[in-house]
Amino acid sequence: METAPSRKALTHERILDTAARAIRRAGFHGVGVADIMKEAGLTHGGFYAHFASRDALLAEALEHAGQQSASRIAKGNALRQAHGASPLRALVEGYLSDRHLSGTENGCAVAALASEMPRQAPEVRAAATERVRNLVALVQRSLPAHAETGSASAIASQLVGALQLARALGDNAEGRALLATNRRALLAQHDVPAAG
Amino acid sequence: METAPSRKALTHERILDTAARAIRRAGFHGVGVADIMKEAGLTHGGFYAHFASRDALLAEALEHAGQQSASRIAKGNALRQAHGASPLRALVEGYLSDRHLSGTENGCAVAALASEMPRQAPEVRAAATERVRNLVALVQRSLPAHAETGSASAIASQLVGALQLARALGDNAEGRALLATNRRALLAQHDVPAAG
DNA sequence: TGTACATCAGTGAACGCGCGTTCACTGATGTAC
DNA sequence: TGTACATCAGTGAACGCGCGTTCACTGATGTAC
Repeated sequence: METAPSRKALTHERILDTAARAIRRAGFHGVGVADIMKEAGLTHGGFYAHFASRDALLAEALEHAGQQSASRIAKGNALRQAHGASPLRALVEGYLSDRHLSGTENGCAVAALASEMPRQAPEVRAAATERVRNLVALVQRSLPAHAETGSASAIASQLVGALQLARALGDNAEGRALLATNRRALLAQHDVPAAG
Repeated sequence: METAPSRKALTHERILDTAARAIRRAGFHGVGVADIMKEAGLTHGGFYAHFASRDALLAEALEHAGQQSASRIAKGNALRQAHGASPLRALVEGYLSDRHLSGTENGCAVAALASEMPRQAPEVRAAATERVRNLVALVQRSLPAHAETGSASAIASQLVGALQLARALGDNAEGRALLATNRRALLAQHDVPAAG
């Protein structure tokens, strides 16, 4: 029997949701416990009834962010494929879109946090490793069955790198141009041209 | 007339050198003013005789790190080309080497810091943008003159992304495998096969 | 259905600590004569 | 060459502040009878 979520479970989820967005927006170091609790509409004192420590929250929030973003990507892919794009084209055009360039807060957690990942506490690192594996697996599922072994991790690397370089250049013409170049390169290399 | 560097200028350089390594190792947020001064053999009080603020140091240190790493890359490239590698092969094999995987502290500043760059103060952001441009230009110089426009930023994206994903996976078999896959993919796509 | 009590989620003040920054001082370096 | 003084790089104590964490308490929810 499915029991209704308790009041506490709902609050827990709300904190996680807030934190998952906050870490992508501001980085692991960029937000404090009090910030997140306030943004979730609570006072900071109650935090430790929900999480053992700040790091425990970061680990849970990272996983949550990854799931959020994966389902967002899946939704975008479905829409693009309904308009005739191949699975890979749908992924590339969604991931390297101008929307994703500016939407760090709701976007891919790996792209938002990659260079900070190796410096986190063990529990956060473990969650990070898992996020990277999941991203590669997601790319793998967009490839045709006959694709070369390893294509998925090469493509995932380029996707993540391109988004990060574009964001470092800025949400402007220069950043968008780098994204567009990467879209073209990836599609020319791996995708069958769209039917004319 | 070239004047000898003053005592103060030498100290300034030593602080910068220390900071350039520290930010790559620990991230922009990962080291404090006192840490860096101590590592440079000084007390923290003297810091503000050298830099207007912590952010001013970060900006200068980022530029310094980029130059350090660029000259390191150039040296490695020269060595590999002396052994018969093409410029691009030399770059790819050096950048995506196991050595670079574990040597964050002395490696590419963009790979070490990319996802933190968009969140920095304006003066640091400006230095970061410049670092990305320089990296793309460095890749460009490794490509044959007839290379397609935009190849450089696509390759730079993959290099940076691959190194970051590998580091997130860890300095272990899994991380090294991702690097190896990316080396193979890049060389298969852009390089003439090595003469048998 | 109504009352009495136990449980428990969330509050808000307080803690110790480390950070970036300031500043009065010291001791070494270098210049003037 | 030697002495007297000015300059200046670096010292170390102190500051205000925000952080992660703790805890005694409150008020709402839910259970027992």
